[in-house]
Amino acid sequence: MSQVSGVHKQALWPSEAAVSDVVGRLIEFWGFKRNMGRIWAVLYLSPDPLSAEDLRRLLSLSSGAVSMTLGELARWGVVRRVWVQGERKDFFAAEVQLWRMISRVFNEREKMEIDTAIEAFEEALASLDRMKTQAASAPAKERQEILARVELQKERIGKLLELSKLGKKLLDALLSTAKVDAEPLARFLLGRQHSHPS
Amino acid sequence: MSQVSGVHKQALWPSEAAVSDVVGRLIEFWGFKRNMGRIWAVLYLSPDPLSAEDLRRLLSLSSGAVSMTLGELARWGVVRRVWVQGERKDFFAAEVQLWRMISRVFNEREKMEIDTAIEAFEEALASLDRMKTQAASAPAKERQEILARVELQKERIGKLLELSKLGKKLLDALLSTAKVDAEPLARFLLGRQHSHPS
DNA sequence: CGATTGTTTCAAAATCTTTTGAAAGTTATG
DNA sequence: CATAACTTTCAAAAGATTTTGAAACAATCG
Repeated sequence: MSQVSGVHKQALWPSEAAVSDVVGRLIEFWGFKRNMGRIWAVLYLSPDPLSAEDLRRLLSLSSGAVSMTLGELARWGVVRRVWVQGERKDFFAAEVQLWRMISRVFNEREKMEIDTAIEAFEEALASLDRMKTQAASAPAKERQEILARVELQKERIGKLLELSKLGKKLLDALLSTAKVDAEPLARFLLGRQHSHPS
Repeated sequence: MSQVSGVHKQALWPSEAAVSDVVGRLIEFWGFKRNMGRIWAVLYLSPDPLSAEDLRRLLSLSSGAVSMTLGELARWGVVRRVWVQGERKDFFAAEVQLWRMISRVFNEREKMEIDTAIEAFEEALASLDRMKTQAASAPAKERQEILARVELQKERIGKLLELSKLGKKLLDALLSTAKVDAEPLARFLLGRQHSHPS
């Protein structure tokens, strides 16, 4: 056994259990699997890298689940595989740079999601224009109604598009902030406080 | 039939189908049911309120599903029940103030989530302090190890706590912005652009 | 090379979520 | 107050996701 000794590795401390529980929930809330959060958290609080077997035992998971989850975490760049001197098995360590981690995930996932939405809204606007053309060849009474409806929808979809773009900007701001550090963001947020004496 | 006439109400236009589809996905991504998004979107694009029956037909859902989903949407304040002159059945209309809608949801949901997390992290820190006390009565060799581990965890959980608090601030900023309008936010985001000539 | 140890895969099982539709409940109206 | 018109509820069915564990695979060691 290469690990120093073993106050840990038998069972989780209360602090570890609690944190892996919350992180699991948070992460689930964010659309990942709960176990991804739990495993990451245990690694994050461990002084040295852990093996798949350690994790299996500490969290009572099946070996398969641990392997798959670690694979996913690695794909998200949130856990790293680590060599331990003279050990045969693989060991794993958590990415500890929280901010970098988050930005990586946001960049892949939320960005994609929002870009898809933006495209779809744009396409919907285009389809309304086609509708307008077609409306020309409809009986006058109906035409009125169609055109009014087209205008309403253009306006509302326009609003959705605008909002999505604002979201994208916010995301970009967070991401570029993240590349350096969280400070500008923090400054903006803190700046808001004093200007408003109750 | 009270509704004006009926270029709609038979089937969705392509623009409506597309938008309700994307919104459904987005909303699902944000942890709600897809049908909540689809129904809201159809209402949002409709010039006049629709009945549960209309929605059932337009989206091919069961009456039960429509009723429950409308109930949820109403609880989130995202859809309103509306009286239509001389109609017996209920009609529904979408909240069209996107920004208000979002802030309401964020305020209830994300805020709760983050507050729970913050409390849990704080409690975990407290539990580490208790651990430290207990460590006093351990054999010297183990004590060292425990204390080191406690310190490491305090630091890391501290980081998580800090991040959560930053998240809370960001959320608060978004929310208070939302109460008025999105402008300050937009200004901040746009402000970032010029200062950085490539 | 085997043999041993550890890792990945994947179909089946378990679990969790959503949807259905028929029955019970409500409310308006004659 | 009985009937008709809608709505809500809820247990069961369908559907989706996650987990399991045993078998296939890979790598290291003697």
